[in-house]
Amino acid sequence: MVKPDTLPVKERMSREMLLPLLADHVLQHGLAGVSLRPLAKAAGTSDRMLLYHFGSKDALLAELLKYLADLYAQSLDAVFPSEPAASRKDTVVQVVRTTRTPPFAPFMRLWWELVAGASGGNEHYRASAQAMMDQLLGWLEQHMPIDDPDPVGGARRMFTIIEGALMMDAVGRSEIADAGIAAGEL
Amino acid sequence: MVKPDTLPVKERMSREMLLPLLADHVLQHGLAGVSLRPLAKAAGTSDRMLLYHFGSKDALLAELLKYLADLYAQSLDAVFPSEPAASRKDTVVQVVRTTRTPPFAPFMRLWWELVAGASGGNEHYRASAQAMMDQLLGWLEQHMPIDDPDPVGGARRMFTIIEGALMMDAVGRSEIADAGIAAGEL
DNA sequence: CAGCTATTGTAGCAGTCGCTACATGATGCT
DNA sequence: AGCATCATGTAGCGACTGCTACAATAGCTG
Repeated sequence: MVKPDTLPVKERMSREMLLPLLADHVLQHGLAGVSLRPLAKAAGTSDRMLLYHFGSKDALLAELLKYLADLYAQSLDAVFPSEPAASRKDTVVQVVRTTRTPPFAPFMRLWWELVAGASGGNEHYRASAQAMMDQLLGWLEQHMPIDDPDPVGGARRMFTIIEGALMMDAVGRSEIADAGIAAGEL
Repeated sequence: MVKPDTLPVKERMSREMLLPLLADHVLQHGLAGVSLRPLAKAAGTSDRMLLYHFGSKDALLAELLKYLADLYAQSLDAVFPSEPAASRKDTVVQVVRTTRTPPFAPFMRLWWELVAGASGGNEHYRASAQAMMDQLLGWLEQHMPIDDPDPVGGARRMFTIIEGALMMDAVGRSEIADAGIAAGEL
């Protein structure tokens, strides 16, 4: 349909043009019950063509998860500020507050679907979840307070607390995490 | 259609006899893609009868989730010791270590499916997840070190860290949580 | 025993699933 | 121009989904 160009491999072009549309659909409708026909419709094509381009639903999902992990990595620096924070607690509070805003809701839903899939043994889900996790942990390490006595361990401490807080947001018990963060230093 | 009752109602009996078998199947095979016919087979009956007893798949799942939350509550005291721990960190390490053992794996998988479902807006999932959460938090509060300066806030702090650690277990990054817990006091 | 209601089996409906066979159009190379 | 490869549409397969219509049984009450 859309004329690519004369140079690089048409097949790959098509995949790369489809992935953002597929990712949009997955972010809006979730990953759990996704099926080819609605997915194709959202991308303006047919299930027939999705299988033609990706080979199988499994392969499509694997590629899509990689794409989503990359997408997440790219958006991290755009969303979070670049200067180091004043304290561990300030950083944690800021990250949690940002992640709670509505634009993040689809990403968080996807995140927990990845965790559930990983917990159930799905390797693609696990790999994608690990990629996203490492991304955020890396960001934390690079934005620790400059005078922090243990930046590596501290980042991991903060990361653990952040993930716990996000889980409680997911089930509607944010106040438990807020109290936990507020209770003493980190 | 279904007669209200006249006596101790056979209908209820049947449901209560089915629920443990259904719960077993869900713990073994996950909650995400569960369907009536395999579920019925695991319980030694037919999809026809599951719908007869529960009315609809949705109603069955709602009841099953309640049952699972109760099951979890009952097993908590059996699994964890009853005497207060020496320190916050000791308790956290002990809970995390216990929850990492293989017998807990099916429950953890179910747990993350509940979180994912809750994050996606499923009220039944959210309610069941909250019930389980409150159970563990209650246990923590009752088993704080006797000299703890802030038992309520401390329990929430510990709970947040525990849940973060369990998430990292799910995606195969336990060492991050371990380092986070080890880095300083809680 | 008759009659009623609770329970259960059989069969099937309409829909969706991932996937494929086949044919056709489009494109590019020689 | 002729041919070959790529791209795409149509149609459908067999399996599975939740659910239901219908009929037969089982067990109790009168």
